[in-house]
Amino acid sequence: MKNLVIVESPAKAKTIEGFLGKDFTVKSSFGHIRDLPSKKLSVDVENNYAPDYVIPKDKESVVKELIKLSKSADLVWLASDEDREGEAISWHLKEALGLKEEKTRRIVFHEITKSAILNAVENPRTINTDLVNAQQARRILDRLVGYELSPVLWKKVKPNLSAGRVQSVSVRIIVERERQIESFQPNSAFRVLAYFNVDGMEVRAELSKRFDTIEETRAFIAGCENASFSVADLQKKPAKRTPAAPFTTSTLQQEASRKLGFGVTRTMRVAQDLYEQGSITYMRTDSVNLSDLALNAAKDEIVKLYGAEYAKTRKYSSKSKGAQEAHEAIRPTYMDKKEVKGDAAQQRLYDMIWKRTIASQMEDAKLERTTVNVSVSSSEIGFVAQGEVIVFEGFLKAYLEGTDDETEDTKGMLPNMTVGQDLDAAKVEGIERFSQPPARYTEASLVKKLEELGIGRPSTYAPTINTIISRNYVVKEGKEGVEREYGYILLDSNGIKEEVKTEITGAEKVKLFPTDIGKVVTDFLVENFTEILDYNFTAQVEKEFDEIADGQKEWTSMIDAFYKPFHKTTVHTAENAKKATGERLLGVDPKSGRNVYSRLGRFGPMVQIGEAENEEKPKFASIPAGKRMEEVTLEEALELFKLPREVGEFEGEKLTIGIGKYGPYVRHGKSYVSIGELDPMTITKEESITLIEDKRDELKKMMISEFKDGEDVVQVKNGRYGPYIAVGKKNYRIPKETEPESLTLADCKELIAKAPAKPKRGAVRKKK
DNA sequence: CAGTGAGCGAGCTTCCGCTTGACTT
Repeated sequence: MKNLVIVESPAKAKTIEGFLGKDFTVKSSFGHIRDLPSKKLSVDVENNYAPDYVIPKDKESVVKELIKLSKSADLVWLASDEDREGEAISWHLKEALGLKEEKTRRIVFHEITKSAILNAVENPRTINTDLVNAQQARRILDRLVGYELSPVLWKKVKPNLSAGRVQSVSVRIIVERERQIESFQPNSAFRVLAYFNVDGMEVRAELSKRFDTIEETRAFIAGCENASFSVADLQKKPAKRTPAAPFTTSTLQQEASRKLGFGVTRTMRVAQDLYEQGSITYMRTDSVNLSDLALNAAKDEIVKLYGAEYAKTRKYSSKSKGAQEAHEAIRPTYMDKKEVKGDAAQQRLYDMIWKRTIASQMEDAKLERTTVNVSVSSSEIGFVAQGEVIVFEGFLKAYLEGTDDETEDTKGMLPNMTVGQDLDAAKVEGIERFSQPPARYTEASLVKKLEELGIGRPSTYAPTINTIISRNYVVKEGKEGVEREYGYILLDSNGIKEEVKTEITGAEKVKLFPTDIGKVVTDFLVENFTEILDYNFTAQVEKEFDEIADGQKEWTSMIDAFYKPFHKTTVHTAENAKKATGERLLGVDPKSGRNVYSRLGRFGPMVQIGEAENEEKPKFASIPAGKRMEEVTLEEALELFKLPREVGEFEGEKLTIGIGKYGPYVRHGKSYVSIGELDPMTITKEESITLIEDKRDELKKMMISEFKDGEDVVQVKNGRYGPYIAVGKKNYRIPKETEPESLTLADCKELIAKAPAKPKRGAVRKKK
């Protein structure tokens, strides 16, 4: 073998091999091949922050193979991405494979096209050490922050918690938004709308002023009863709309959320499938750039489908200077391929990517906006009607970007009108409208916010959200709204009618809410580690990483300047800060006269009667999930101390309701059943029995067949991962092609005998 | 699987960013 080329992704390796001919073997490193081990800090803070890199277990076989191949190659071409991380991957490869300088070439390309690859091979360079050092600084700063902050939380808040440059700011964003919503005081004002009949069309016009009070509104509408309306002014103005840029990871996640209802993890999973089948370009990118090849292909497609007047070649560039443009935007590999095979999710996502890319290369839409001012004889204030007509569709023929704003008015066409024309009002209505609190974040809108702040990377947006959810800092849930009254006045041919109507407000689809733990941790970190929780912290350190990459700054001195004061703060905080519990005094227990508190304990949110310092031991009770620690009242707290409570008997055994480690439960003899959404305070005997019977049914459904084998019981069961065989505490898999219902005892025993003797997962990890 | 919350102390937890499968029984 003459040449070994190493890229990051296996799908990319396959494509490139086709371009390079038989003298080249193309392999993939599967991303980073070395990292700091997770067990220890592995940064020598006494010795210029020397990192201790290791090859993780799951990369050992990759590295072994690459070493073997590189030994038999004349030249090794390191072709990882042209950004900070990519440069570091090349450097780690060179070190781990023991590559000699003279047989190593570093090449980069931004597009997976034959000419780009061949051009790269013609222009090799050496590894850029400054860029590598910028990556090391990034890696080590993140390790120092994460591994020194988290233990402070274990000590001051609760074990198993985590903190980091990206996740902690993400949680802060959610917490602060929730507090804005909690403290929001809505204002109300009265909108007045008039509906006119013009040539059989209804024209809706809004009064140019909103009234603060219902009295003013009432007076105005009363005046309209015998008034005449006429067109005072009419203006037409041309307007245009421009298509959105092609997709990046962030905008793809946002649009898939708005238009397809996908969560960010699902979007990335489906995009990965499309990438692996060769349908789209790489899905983790922050670039909006399209290759010349793609621009031309899009143009051809647009001319063919819509005509030449619809095509307009546009070059997009990223706003941020620091954008690491290692890839193209996300686009179809072949612009003339309008559909893909695959499941519905793949087809819908691909369709969206295709339309977005095509639209980005199309002409502006041309519109005509009409504004009509309507005067009222009874008032100085007039109405305004607005209409919008599309004169030339342009890119709208293919695609329109979605919007996060749910309240946007759609403007339609207006009939022809002339200045001075008298109008006939069918009705006039005054409606009380309330100002809206800021919107809670969805997964996708949080990604948008993080990207604006420059926090996180395309490859980490989805994992970051999963982290803050799995740490229980944030929950994804919906919320029911509450009824609210609003004033309403109607004037029509029957005269004036006034009423109080109701509407639902505050209802939410699935959104991100902070938990009590998320709030307590955020408050603690903001107070004690203000710098790191600052929204601009990442931007600040990114600037310094850029200076390291440009050779203007030495990486260890940058880390040192950060670490010295940071470390001092962690030590000081660990020694001096009070435990953060979010403690709140709820009132006094009327029975004992002792104080009642709500706070965060070692096992989560709880209520407490009495203080630990007193002679009499305090009493504790858990707050069930779904009830906010910050909202618990004295009455609710006292109720919680009534658990566990008996609700009756069933089959001769007591039914007891309690809250345990895994939430509220019904206990029946030795068996426990979770009570889920039901309220443990009010659940009845009948409901408890239903829960127990349901659980029995479910267990029955799980059981496919059962055999006696001497002492042992062999069961074929349906589990989370499909059917399996259970004997005692051990489980065995069933081959996919086997019908589990058809298994006999002999079949089961054969499968059990054939099962590979596997060491336990934990044991493997410990060996290292 | 279902009784904890103080403090003692064993040993454990933890970061971000680059990539995919392996595989849960």
